[in-house]
Amino acid sequence: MLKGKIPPAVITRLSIYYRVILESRKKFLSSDEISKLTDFTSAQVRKDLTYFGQFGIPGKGYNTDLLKASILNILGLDRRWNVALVGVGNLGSALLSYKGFSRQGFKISCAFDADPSKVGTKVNSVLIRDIKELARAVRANNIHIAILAVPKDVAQNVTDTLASAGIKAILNFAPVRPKPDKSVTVLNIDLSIELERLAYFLARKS
Amino acid sequence: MLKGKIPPAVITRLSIYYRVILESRKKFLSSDEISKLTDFTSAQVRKDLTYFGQFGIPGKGYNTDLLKASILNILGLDRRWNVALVGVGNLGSALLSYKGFSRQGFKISCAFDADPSKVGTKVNSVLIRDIKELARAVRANNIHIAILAVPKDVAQNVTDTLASAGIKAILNFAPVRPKPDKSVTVLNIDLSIELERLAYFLARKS
DNA sequence: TAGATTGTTAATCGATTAACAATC
DNA sequence: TAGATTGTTAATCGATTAACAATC
Repeated sequence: MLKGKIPPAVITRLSIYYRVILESRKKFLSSDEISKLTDFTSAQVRKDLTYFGQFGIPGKGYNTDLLKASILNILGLDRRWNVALVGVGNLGSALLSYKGFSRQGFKISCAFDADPSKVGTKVNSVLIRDIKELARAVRANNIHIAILAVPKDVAQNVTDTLASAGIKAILNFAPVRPKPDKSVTVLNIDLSIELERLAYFLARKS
Repeated sequence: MLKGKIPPAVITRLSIYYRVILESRKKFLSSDEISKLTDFTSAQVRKDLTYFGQFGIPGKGYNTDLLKASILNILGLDRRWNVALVGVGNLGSALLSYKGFSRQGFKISCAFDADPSKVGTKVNSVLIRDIKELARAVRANNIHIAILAVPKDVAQNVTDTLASAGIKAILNFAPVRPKPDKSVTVLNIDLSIELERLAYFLARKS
């Protein structure tokens, strides 16, 4: 089913295909129709899908029920993932209340902070624990993914703690790129860098 | 100074180089030292920089004061950019209070929402205006960049409004990819898609 | 069958890496 | 000068696109 190396961008596109298929509510979609809905080329749609199998019917297109189920399975979204939030500041609190996550099998079930005045309180009905409890709570609650929203000077430290607690996937919002143990996947979302990219585009234009 | 087409990833790396140079506090850094600080190769560091000019001294390395000033200039960060936030929900409020932005010449000076109960209140001392005022306020306040944190079903609409108000750069957090007028640059930050990428990595590992 | 669209191979395009002459 | 490191060219690697035979 799985052929050779898969370009990382393919995975992002699969998520996008899934969304537009879901919204279209049609029984069949051709690669050309998916292309129009996403602005990727139809060749790319077909190529991306064939990395994982043959889901289409020549002359007809793709059965969207099959395709939806297949993409969910490929992305590992046919199960629940427990998520911990580390760092309950402004951004962390917003992420804790963010509705978009729960939609696709993600559940933020634990939150941690170092500030004693926050520990013991609840945000969006999630109890905030002391960060010292992290390793124990990660194991006890079967946490798979950590969202890191801590100040930049402690990001590396917390990353190491998460790794030694057995976490294999981290979504990092701190404006540093922690160097993880090689068994750990870190995705960095750096808000300032994105704004800087926009500034670059603007500066070039004018 | 500017040679041919520049791969988009170069711009992101420039932001990262800037940060590590700033933190190192050294007078000179070689491409090899920058490589060690960032985990990019030294060849890539040199190549990225020569897209924009010659900043180094053979046998010696890069004068960090010159390099910092040059990168700021390349990225267009040697000036101030006015930013508007559209959509003051959980995420929007957090972005409005986010300290990281102001550091690099970005200032969120306007915020908009459609909810009458929010209009007229302040978050982080920024007045929340009615979204109907958008076009006028964007012009009056010389806004360059919009951060979009609205529900997905209005994202396209607001994007169009922003475009017709003259905005050329949008950082979009809504979980759809608005199709912008071609004069407008949109960068999409999609939190659910990032979590889905992590789920994919985890599913492959186990 | 005729028409449409897939799956896949080959061609193209673009970005990264290696190597080294030029230079401080 | 000898040693170090840049800037740049050429080689490699990887991802996207085009084209079309296979197939429903």
